[in-house]
Amino acid sequence: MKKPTLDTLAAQVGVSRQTISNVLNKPEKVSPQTRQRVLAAIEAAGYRPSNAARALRTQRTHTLAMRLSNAGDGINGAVMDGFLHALVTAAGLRGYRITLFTAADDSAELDIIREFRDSKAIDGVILTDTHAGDQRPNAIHDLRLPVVAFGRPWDREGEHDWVDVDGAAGVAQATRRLLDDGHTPVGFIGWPDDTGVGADRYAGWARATGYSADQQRRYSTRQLDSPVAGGEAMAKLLDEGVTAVVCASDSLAIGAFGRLRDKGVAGHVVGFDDTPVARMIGLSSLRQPVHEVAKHVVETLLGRISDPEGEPRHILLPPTLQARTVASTS
Amino acid sequence: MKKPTLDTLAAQVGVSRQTISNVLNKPEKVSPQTRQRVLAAIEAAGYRPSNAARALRTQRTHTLAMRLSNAGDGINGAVMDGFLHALVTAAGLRGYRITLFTAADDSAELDIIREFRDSKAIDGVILTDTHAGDQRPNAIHDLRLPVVAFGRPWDREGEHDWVDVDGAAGVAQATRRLLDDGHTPVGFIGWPDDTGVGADRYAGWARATGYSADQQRRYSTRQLDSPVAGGEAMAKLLDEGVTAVVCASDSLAIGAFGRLRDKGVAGHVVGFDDTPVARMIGLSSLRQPVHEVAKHVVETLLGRISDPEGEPRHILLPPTLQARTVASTS
DNA sequence: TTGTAAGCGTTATCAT
DNA sequence: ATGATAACGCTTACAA
Repeated sequence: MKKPTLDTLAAQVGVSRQTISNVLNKPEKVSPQTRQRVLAAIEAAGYRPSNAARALRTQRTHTLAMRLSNAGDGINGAVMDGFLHALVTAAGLRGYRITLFTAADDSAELDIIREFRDSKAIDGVILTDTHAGDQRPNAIHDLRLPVVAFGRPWDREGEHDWVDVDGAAGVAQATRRLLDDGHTPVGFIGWPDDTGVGADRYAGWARATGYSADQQRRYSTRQLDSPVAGGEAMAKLLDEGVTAVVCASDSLAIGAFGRLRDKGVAGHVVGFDDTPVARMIGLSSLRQPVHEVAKHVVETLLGRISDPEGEPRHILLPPTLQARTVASTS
Repeated sequence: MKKPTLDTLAAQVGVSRQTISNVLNKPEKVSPQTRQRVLAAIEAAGYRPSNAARALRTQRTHTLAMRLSNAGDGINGAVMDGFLHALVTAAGLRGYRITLFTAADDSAELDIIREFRDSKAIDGVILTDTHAGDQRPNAIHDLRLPVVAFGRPWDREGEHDWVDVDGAAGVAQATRRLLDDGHTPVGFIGWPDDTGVGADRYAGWARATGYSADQQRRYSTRQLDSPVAGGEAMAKLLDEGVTAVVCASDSLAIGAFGRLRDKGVAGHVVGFDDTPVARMIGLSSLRQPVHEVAKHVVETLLGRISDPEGEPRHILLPPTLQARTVASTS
């Protein structure tokens, strides 16, 4: 009835415990016949190696840590939700587990990561919500702890690994789509953000439209991230003759969308992140390929764990446009 | 530069490694003076006990496992999102970590849990999304693995620990609130669910209104969980003279809310779960106290870990009504 | 109060 | 191809 161990199993089969360990870790070093015998015994006894013992011996925990970003304003959380699910699945496929932690700010996050490292609790770290001036990647790198970020470093070039979504490419794609559909001019509603995600998305619109500096000013606005702000922005752009816009977020897009409907204007709004809300109200939106991101994050991190000194990897993935039939005139 | 261990520290301080271990685990067994000396050395060296070694010795991992439920239809996911965050925080405060896994169905979940148990990877399990006929609690109990469920067992009485939200009480509260505000009759839009969550919420409405069986039929409907269905249900109830409704979900409520607005009727809709969408459009909703639930889940589970044979604990917490000023006529 | 010894369950190294 | 031996770093007796 008690848990079998290497020793008890070895006694039963009549081999040394080392042989059993070899069957599990280096099957080629053991003869096919005894391998069969051992495997059968393992199966019969339901034997599984002890995690703790293995970790103590190998100095590998097969565990990765990630901070659960500050809970649910929810609207953006949808992306992280999908990412987390994909991440856990991808890691699980490679025999790794994800343990979570929460932290009030970046410095608290670093404290926790340092403690994890010192107590040898994890093999690597996944970073999210990177921002300009982010100290974390370098700090963790200095701890000699493998790390990969979901998100580019927005100031200097990163000497650490990262995977990110190419917001500019996504916005450009959506913008071209609207132009091809005959909408003109195509506007943009973004954030007052000069360095990070917001600037990146704005750049995609500017590139795709090829508008002059003057046109860019007329056909775009920068707002705080809320539906109300999105609605006001849409009102302003309507005055400029803009009926089709790409937005930096679903939150803004929802407001713009509502304003269009209220005014009875036939236009088109594209949001960003393809949140549940967007799906629910039939809003077109740019979907981040969280599944792909998660796979690359895991592969990159495991690669870094097995080769701490290798060249840094940077991966940029395009979002995909979820085009929906929008009943913009109710 | 290398990681300090008990031995290296002991050598530095000039005591046996045992003394250091005692300082950490049974401080009262060591003299105040040497304790100070040791603590200073620990601080200076940045020493932390190795997780793996400690786990191997004590047979406790300080790790709890939870399945990340199948990703994001999103609308409901908001509750789980908040719960997960609160859970990780509550567990962290007690020195426990949460590791996640994903599974296609209940039986796959059990397989993974079994493997965790066999490899001594976890101390306990948190179960969510319990449903009628749920095999998991008993199965895990049979594995002699501490388990607590977020969600009642909906068929038989549970001999396992659980924490749940009292949906009936919440709906009753919201219903009384609408009645007090002068709305009459107050309707209910729920799910075709005879045994579980849906029936529970329905019961709260029936209790608070005191309607006859006939009235209950006229003033309530049961729909699949979608905004469209909610809108259709609202249309039907409007014909019966119902302008105020409580809904079993925000999803239904959003549809009902939209229908009210489209018809230009001044009424009131209350949803369930207080999702981001509800907050965004100004919809009143019943909020599950996920923070409290998480705290109780952790306390209960840790209690069960330290006392496997104790009496089963059942905790029921009321949701709170988030009343919002609804501009139901645009 | 402090030190000594044993063992938790593995895997790596070295012999056979 | 297989087996014996020695860690991995800690905690819980028990002895001094």
